[in-house]
Order: sequence, then C-alpha cells, then structure tokens
Amino acid sequence: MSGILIAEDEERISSFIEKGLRAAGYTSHVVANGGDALDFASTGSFDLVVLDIGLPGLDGFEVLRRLRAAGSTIPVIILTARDSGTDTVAGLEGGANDYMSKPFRFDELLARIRLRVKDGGLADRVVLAYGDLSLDTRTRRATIGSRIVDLSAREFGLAEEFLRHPDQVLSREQLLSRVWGFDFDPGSNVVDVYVRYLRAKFGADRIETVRGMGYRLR
Amino acid sequence: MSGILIAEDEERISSFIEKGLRAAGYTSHVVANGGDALDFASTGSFDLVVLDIGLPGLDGFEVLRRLRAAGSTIPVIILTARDSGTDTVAGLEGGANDYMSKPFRFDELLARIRLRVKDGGLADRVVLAYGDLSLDTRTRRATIGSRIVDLSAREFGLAEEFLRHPDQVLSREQLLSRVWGFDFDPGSNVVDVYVRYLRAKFGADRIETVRGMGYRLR
DNA sequence: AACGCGCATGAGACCTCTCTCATCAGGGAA
DNA sequence: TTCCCTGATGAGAGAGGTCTCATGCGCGTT
Repeated sequence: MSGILIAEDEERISSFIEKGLRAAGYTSHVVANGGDALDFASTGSFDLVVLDIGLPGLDGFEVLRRLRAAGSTIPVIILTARDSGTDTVAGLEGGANDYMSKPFRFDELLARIRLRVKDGGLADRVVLAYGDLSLDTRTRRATIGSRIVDLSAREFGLAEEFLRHPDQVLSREQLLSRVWGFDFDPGSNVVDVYVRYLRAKFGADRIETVRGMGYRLR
Repeated sequence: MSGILIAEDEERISSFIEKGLRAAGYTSHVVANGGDALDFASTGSFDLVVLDIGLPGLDGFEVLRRLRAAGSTIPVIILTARDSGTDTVAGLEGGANDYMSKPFRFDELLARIRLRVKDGGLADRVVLAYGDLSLDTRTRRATIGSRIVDLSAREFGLAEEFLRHPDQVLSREQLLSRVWGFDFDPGSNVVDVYVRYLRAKFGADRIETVRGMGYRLR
C-alpha cells in the first residue's frame, strides 16, 4: 500500500504528477492548500509527501516545520522554484529529505520517490549488473568476470546508461542528453570517443555498433 | 520496530555486530547457518538481513537466491571476504542491495543499514546543513546563505566530514583517514592545504584551527 | 623579548580527464 | 566495383584537480 500525498496548488502540475504516479502503480491523493496538506500528512496513511513550497494558506515550509515538530518522520520531497537557492536550503534544513526544482522531468521525481518509498528494498542496488559485467556505483569501478577496471566519471556515466538499458539501441542523441546533459553540442563526436574508451576497457565486442542508429550493450 | 537479522557463523563477528546494533537502538537476532537464515528471513518480521557469504549449510548465495526466488524483497547486505571480487559481483547480481568486505568498520556497516532501513525518512537527507552552510550531495555544491560554491571531489569530502561532526575538533589523522583513506601518507600536509581551499571558498572564519589538535567547523 | 614549533601560504609539478580535430577504414548502395 | 557516408582511431590541447615542497608567519612558552 504505497500512498503518496501530493500537496500542490497548480492543478496543471498536480494532475501531471498524479497521472504519472498512477501509471507507475502508485495511489495518490491531491491537496491544494497547506492546511489540508498538514492534516492529511498527519494521518499516517501516506508513505511520502510531495510538497510544493508555494502553497496558499500555510506555505510548504510551515507545513513541513509543523509536521516535524509533531514528530512525523514521513519522507518529504519538496518542490521548489528554479533559482531560489535560498528556499531550497531552508527547506532541507527544515527537515525535507529531497527536493526537485521546477520545472522538472517526471522520471526524475519518480526515481527519487522510489528511493524513499519502502516498496521493497529491491529498487536501489549499489551494483548494476548485466551478464558478467557489473558496475559498483560506490567505487566507480566496473568488474568483468573477476577483472576490476577503473572508470573515469564520464566513462562510468556512459557505462551506467548502457547497463540500465541493456540490449537496447541507444542513439548518440539519447546518450548525449542523458550522460552529458541536454544542452550539449549535438555536433560533437564525444559519444563515439567514449564508446571507444569503454571498448578499450571492457573489450571491443561488448558494445555493438548499430549503423545509422547508435550503440547497444550485449 | 526495526529488527535486523544477522546471519554469520563466526561468533566473534556476529556478537560484534549485535552489540553495535544494540547500542545504535536496533534489535537484532543472530543465526549461524544458512537454513536458519532462510527460515528467519522468510518470516517477514525483520527489516533487513546482514548475510555472510561463508555460512555453513546453505551458503549466503544460496540463501539469497532462494529468498528472492520466493519473492522476498527484504533488503540484504552481504558480508564478503576481502579480495574476492568475484564473490562480490555474484552476490550483488544475486539480488543483494549492498555489500561490505571483511574486515570492515562497524560505523560503515551501520551507515548502510540506516540507509536501507526506512525507520523514518529522516536518516538520509540529500542535503547536509549546519547554520547557513549546506552541502548538496547530489550536485557536489555548497551553499552559504544564498551564495553557491562549486567544490572539487576532495574539497567536498572534507567539507562533508566537517558537517557530519560540527563543533567537534577533528585531528589531521582523523580527517586523513576518513577523507583520504586509511593508507595515506601520514607525513603529508594535504589536510592543511585542503582546509585552506575550503577557507578560501567558505570564508576563513568557518573553520577554526585548534592549535596542536586539529580543526573545527563553527 | 626571543625563540621554536606548528600552521598558513604560494607556487608549481604532475597527472588525469574531457573533448576536439583530422585522418583512416569499412559497410552498403548504385 | 566504386564511391560515399558513417564510424573508428590517434594525437593532442586545455583545463582542473591533487598533492608536494619550501618558505613565511605568528602563537604561546620560557
């Protein structure tokens, strides 16, 4: 029973989150003001709160403060406006577990929710593995069979992306945006170069070229 | 009710863990062979299993495999012998959430247990804060009031250590071993140098020198 | 007041990482 | 087979990070 409380007054955003959560298999409930947020969060029947800072009535900070003052330990993810560094900090000092800056990608929010909600401990592994290839996210190292290979940050990011989508063709654009970030020069051949680096470390046949499409882990 | 199952046949180690967990406020139960481990873990009355690989009877791998095959999603932290890279990998592919290589420091194990046991969402915050100084572990950045400061990996590590022990004098040796690792040249003055870097970024008065002792965050 | 030790500081060597660029090789279509 | 386009590769520039070393400064003790 994973119930998530969404406290957000902009209907556009709350319904966006609600639909996404439903699709991901979570049940959720939306409230649009601070008072309701506090009341519902206090019932103990939710596993996590997604809390907007700019709520009418009690604002998000105040809701959070009172919630914690009442002894609640429910995980709270704060939604904050971009560029308000101060807000973010204050919110997290105030007892929030995580935050998202608006505008945000839904799957990022989902990933953070999954981390916090106790729906089984399987969601978050420290090691990603596929076949005899594995990545240790703690040490930033890869293991191939029993051979240990050190990876640079970029190499690791790229390898991680492959391991999260094994057997799947990933285009240069996808890799570029996911590993390097959205606003990276699309005319660059960095992806090619880093695929080469990974091949040198993993063995050339691990990453397959799909001509005209991209690369695939096998 | 945070119950932790310790599956470890070396009595020396299991009692060491048990005592530590008790001191940290957890209740635990010890089993010394694979069959018992599987039985107890399957009851559903534990929140996490600390599972040694080298158990008599069913070994740890087999326990884990059967546990997962039966649909259990209980978080499992594997204890593995040092230098057995292969074991580690195999274990994590087998469905473990995290691992520790023996010999290990107890507080590291404790930290990982706290991460997995959601005994309230308060234990793991994405942001560490002290006064108007905060560290975002996701972005590797610090915030001072509303000023945002980028930190290098080492700088961040050092800052994190200070924030986890605010107002406390930390010796060079402590910092060296915790941030740089145990086997680092003790004759080095790296700590001094990095304290300087942090002072340059945070403001000189944030980190206080305690002559003859070490440094302290204030 | 003087001295010695511990700390602060500046400079720089070295290394790794990241990315670009130019050139080479090879696959596939005509 | 030939040609073109895509991908592979080598080399290297530039930046940033990490650490060492030598020297300067000042606290606290005598």
